[in-house]
Amino acid sequence: MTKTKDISAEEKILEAARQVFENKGMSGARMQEIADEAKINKSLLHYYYRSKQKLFEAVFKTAFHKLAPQINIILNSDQSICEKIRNFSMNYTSFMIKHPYLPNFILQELNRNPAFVKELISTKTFPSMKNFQKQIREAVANKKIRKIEAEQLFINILSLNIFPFVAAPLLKGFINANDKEYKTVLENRKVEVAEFIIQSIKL
Amino acid sequence: MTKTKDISAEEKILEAARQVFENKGMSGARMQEIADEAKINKSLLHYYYRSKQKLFEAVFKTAFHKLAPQINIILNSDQSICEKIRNFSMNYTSFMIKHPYLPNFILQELNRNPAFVKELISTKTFPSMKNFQKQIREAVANKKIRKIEAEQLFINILSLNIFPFVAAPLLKGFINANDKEYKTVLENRKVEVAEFIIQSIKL
DNA sequence: ATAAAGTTTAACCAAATGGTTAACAAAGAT
DNA sequence: ATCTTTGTTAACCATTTGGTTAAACTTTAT
Repeated sequence: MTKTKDISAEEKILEAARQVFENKGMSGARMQEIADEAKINKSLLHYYYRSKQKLFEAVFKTAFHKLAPQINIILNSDQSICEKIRNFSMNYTSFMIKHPYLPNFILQELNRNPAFVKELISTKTFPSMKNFQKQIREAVANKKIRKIEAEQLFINILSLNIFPFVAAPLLKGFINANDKEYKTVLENRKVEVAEFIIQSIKL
Repeated sequence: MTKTKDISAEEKILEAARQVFENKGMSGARMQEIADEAKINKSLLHYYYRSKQKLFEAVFKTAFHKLAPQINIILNSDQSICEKIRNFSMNYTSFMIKHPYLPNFILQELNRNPAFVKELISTKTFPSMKNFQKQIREAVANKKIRKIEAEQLFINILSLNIFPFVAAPLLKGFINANDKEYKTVLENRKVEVAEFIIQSIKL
């Protein structure tokens, strides 16, 4: 008998919960819906994760820990500034096309509960600006790039790469694109955005 | 007797609903909480707006119609490209500092129900890309700016201006800023962002 | 003054929802 | 074999929640 049970119940729950939470958010998600999606009894949810809140936190942390390494490409790697910008724009957009609900999910829940950021910061994997700040200051001092604050540049890089996913429905409306056309627009951004940024910090 | 009732109940409800919906979203908001916030009986909510859904839609449409005119600065005004970029970055950021929850609220609910965009598009006030597209194509043809698609530039402008509000809690964490410091960062962006964009489309 | 229309409230209600319990089944341990 | 631990389920429960009803109060029209 081929058992559908190569994956444990616990894993099925986490995957189902991810799907439902990402689509509906914490308050919109229903425990019954997660159970149905995982094809198990609702009580099992409480057996493995004691409450909705706990289950949610498990999903959220998993999601966040998928994104943090991406950010670290910019903040903590020994590439040149241009390399960082090109690599990040390429990698991040590729990654997001595969997980389009992730950024919206994370931003939404952090807005709902801003204090939650504090918890994340204490994590070892939470990215720090220090190295990046040093790199930018040196590049500015050595006249490699125009004068710009590291924080502002960092925000610009994230904005240009993440926003098109968070605001996808709205932007689709504005530029009057269907799903397929919009995906093409996003594909083009993989290089477009990097050049846009590099152009703007040139001397 | 000084009556607290210069504002009608209906207006009090809408204002209270705005506050609660913007903070908690459609599914997180509670009718009782809205009633308490407006200091009226819960039944009155149903008297003026028949259901939670209807009340939500009223709030949402009001919110959206506050933003649409801002977008039209870029898309439909007879300013030069640089003027548009500078004015929009200035106005939009000023406006958002006063209504920081607006963009997140709108994006969240559009993600929850993407079909809702269709309804908005039929609105007369919904911005169209046409004029802007023409302006950019001409500027590119006349070698005023480097080659760039109008859609990509448009997305870039919105990303750089809106994302810092949508992602505020996260960005505060990354750049290690408290509320006051972050507000300064945003203030600086009013001009910083415009120059960033203009620099990147120069020939 | 009185009727009619509009506004506001307290008391209710049915459905949905997160969570618990207790019984049952499967798998290891002795 | 039997005992113990782990996994799974159906039935149940208390609370929350959006929504209704009917009565009372206020304003406006006649």
